[in-house]
Amino acid sequence: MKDKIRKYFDRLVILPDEEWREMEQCFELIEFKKGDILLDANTHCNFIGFVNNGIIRFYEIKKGNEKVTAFWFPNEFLSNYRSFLSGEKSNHYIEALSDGGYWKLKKENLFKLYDDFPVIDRLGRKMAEQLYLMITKRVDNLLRETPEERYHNLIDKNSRLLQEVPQYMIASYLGVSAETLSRIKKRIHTK
Amino acid sequence: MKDKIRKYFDRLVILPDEEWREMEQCFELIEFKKGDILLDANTHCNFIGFVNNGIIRFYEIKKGNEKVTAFWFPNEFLSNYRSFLSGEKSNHYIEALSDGGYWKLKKENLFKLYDDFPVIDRLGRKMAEQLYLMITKRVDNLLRETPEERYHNLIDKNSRLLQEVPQYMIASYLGVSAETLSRIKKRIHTK
DNA sequence: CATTATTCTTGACGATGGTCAAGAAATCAT
DNA sequence: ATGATTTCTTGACCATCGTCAAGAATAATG
Repeated sequence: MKDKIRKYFDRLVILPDEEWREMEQCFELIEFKKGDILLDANTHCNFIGFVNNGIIRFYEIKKGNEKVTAFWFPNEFLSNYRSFLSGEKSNHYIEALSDGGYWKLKKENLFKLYDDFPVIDRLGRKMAEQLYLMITKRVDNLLRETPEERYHNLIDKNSRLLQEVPQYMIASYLGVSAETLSRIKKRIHTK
Repeated sequence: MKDKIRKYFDRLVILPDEEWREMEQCFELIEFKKGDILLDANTHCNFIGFVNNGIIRFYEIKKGNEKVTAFWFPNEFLSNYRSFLSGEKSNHYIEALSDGGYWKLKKENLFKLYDDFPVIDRLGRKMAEQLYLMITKRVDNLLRETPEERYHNLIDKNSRLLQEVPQYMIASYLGVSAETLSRIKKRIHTK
């Protein structure tokens, strides 16, 4: 069951069996239903997780409407990593868009693992580095491409999103209004 | 001379003297003149650095004009960290906006230090985490605030920038054209 | 199947900011 | 100081996108 987590980690460091056994015990499967709030706004995020199954979104409410920052699918890292690191409260909600489950690792346990096992500390470095790379790519995407280019990128890389997530959430994720996304689609299909 | 680097590190981990002595030796002071290119575009960034003195900018050329991504001042971290981590070529230039110098630590040396000293591996984690936090703040700033709000933030936090950097570079950093920044200033001052 | 709720599309309009162009102001070099 | 270069300002115009509103299409519920 937890094999996929280990696979994720194995791409980052060589994690010996002993360390993995220690680590493995700290993961707890949390099951959720569509619509469940996995992390409330105004809360400190004290865990990281890995999606086992289901779709999850990460969003905030700004001036009355929702701004979607991320979607998460199986085998992806799940957290408000910013709140996790800084200790500040999250502005964002984490919400299940379908039934599913995720593997939860609490901050206190991870920090204990960091202290006890240098290789896990290194794993933490690698994770932070990966997340840094991911966010820089996202920034590039948002700042240097037009909404239409962003839409093309999205359907190339993640067609599942389009099938399983309401379009207005995708619009928000792309940084445009629902109406604009609708017009973008029209523009593309009449070409 | 290198004390400020250690101070920077001391805020992240407790770095014993022995480790610091090893690390210290790896830093080399690179002096530069205004206009010098410290990292060329289309190059892999194989170092991190800390500004000793001077002002530096980080920018790319997109469709013929410059997009400024960051400015760096003394005691700040200096790198194309994305290229550094991913091994990909940088799209960005690092350019000196004044005479000055920075402490350079080569990737190969840092990686050796990571392997030899767990506490430095942890320091690497902390650095990656800090940089992650910085970039998320920057993204928030760019995506969720108006250009005028961004300008206000900037003059509050970094008045030195306004005094020492041409306005068109600041405009680019704020994500607007030079003309728009000029109009923003006018709007503010006639209030 | 019928009803209700949700999501998507389309049009009209306005606000914002980009581009182009020209001139003013400031800075730099000889 | 003076001429040259760089930087900043201002106006005119245009393109893009957001908002509001109304209706169409789709999905959910009993």
